[in-house]
Amino acid sequence: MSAIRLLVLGAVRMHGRAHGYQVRNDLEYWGAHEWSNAKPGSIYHALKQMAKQGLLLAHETAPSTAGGPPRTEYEVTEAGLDEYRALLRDAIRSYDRNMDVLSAAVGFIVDLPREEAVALLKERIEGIREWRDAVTEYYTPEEGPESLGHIGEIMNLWVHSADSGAEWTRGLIARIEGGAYTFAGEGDPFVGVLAEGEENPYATGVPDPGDND
Amino acid sequence: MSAIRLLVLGAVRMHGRAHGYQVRNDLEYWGAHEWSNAKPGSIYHALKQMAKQGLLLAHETAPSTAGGPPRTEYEVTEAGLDEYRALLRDAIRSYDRNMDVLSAAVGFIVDLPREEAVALLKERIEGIREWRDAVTEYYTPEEGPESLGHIGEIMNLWVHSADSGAEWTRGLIARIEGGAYTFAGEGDPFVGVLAEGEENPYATGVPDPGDND
DNA sequence: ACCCTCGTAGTCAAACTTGACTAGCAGCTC
DNA sequence: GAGCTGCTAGTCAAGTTTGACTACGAGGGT
Repeated sequence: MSAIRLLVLGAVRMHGRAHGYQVRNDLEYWGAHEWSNAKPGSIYHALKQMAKQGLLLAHETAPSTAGGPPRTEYEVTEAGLDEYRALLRDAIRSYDRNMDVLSAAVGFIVDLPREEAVALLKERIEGIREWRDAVTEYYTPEEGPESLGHIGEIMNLWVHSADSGAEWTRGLIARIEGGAYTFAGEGDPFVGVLAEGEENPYATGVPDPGDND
Repeated sequence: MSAIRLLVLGAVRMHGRAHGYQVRNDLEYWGAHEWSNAKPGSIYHALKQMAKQGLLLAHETAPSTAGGPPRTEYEVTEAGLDEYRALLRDAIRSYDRNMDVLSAAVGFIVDLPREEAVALLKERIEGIREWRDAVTEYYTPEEGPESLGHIGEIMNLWVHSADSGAEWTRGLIARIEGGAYTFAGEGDPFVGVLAEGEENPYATGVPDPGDND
């Protein structure tokens, strides 16, 4: 599963009501185009698809107030909210070798109660441990790891990266348990969206982090 | 770019001439279905697509010798070999936040001369360093990193993972420079494909590494 | 008045991916 | 010798992703 649905649902929800271009701008503001497949086509596709599936409610709105073609505004439905929370919990809990889903989830993690966030992150660590054990066993033939030749380096890479992921997760748990950030029900939430008309401070004029996909 | 083209080209090349099912088996043998999108549909699609583009030559072959429908065998063309080498070099050299392309490339790295492998890996480290610098600067606003709130954790995750990737790369360079593995032009290469009729020792009966994508 | 550029908002075809499905043959059992 | 299972080999429709493209209007210059 890609991160696009979680990102789009989360962005629309933070606005209450948003059109595609606004979502697109938020995601750029968050740098999501750097670490996920948040491109215009994907965003508009996800909006339409989720509207068709009843996760979003589409309002055909009047022509833009700021030039350009008319735009459609979306709102998250009850079902959409359920889906959002399910995706969010799942993204935090389960170890996926692609970091985009996790990155998106970290962006929304404060939407959960602090205790739940910590619990999910601990589940994550446990999942990494299980995955690591299974992989090392799977890739350790009877004749010893040498019989794999350089292929063993692939396993080495995964295990290295799993360990690194676990370490980062432990660090995050420590910071959250230490009182960092403002979680659900703890007062004014951190606002990470661009208001109508507000300009994106990261949009341009900044050295490009070298997109070498 | 996904890893599928590199994987398929590499697998066909190792056989000299292979049909889709053979490629599919090799990729399972390598565990590629665990860490890349190497599913039947993708493999057959890639084969057809690359045949259409002249990277592979398709032979319409007689019905299978072992039951089942007739099969098409493929061979890598000159252009396909160029493409293979370009993909391989690029995958080793450039830092991509998805590990599947790199994993595939590690599987084929011994296809290059030892010196070139090391040189490409050093380029990779340099690329990681540049990417890291750009990202940390991009995500360090004037008001200090605290103004990002929990969003800063996303950057933290990337940087952590970049550092881990660099560390793994340095380790691999050290092992290669220390004489590990057999590279191009150094004698009998390591053979990592299944011959016709050979059974896949990892195919079944092994604990599944828990696919929680 | 006219043109040019820039930002806004979104569409589209082509390519790729996914997961379920089909169909043929071998060997076994009953 | 009929039916069943399991392996071989691949197809297909539905969904997703990509990157290039379109169209509209504001504002500035001339």
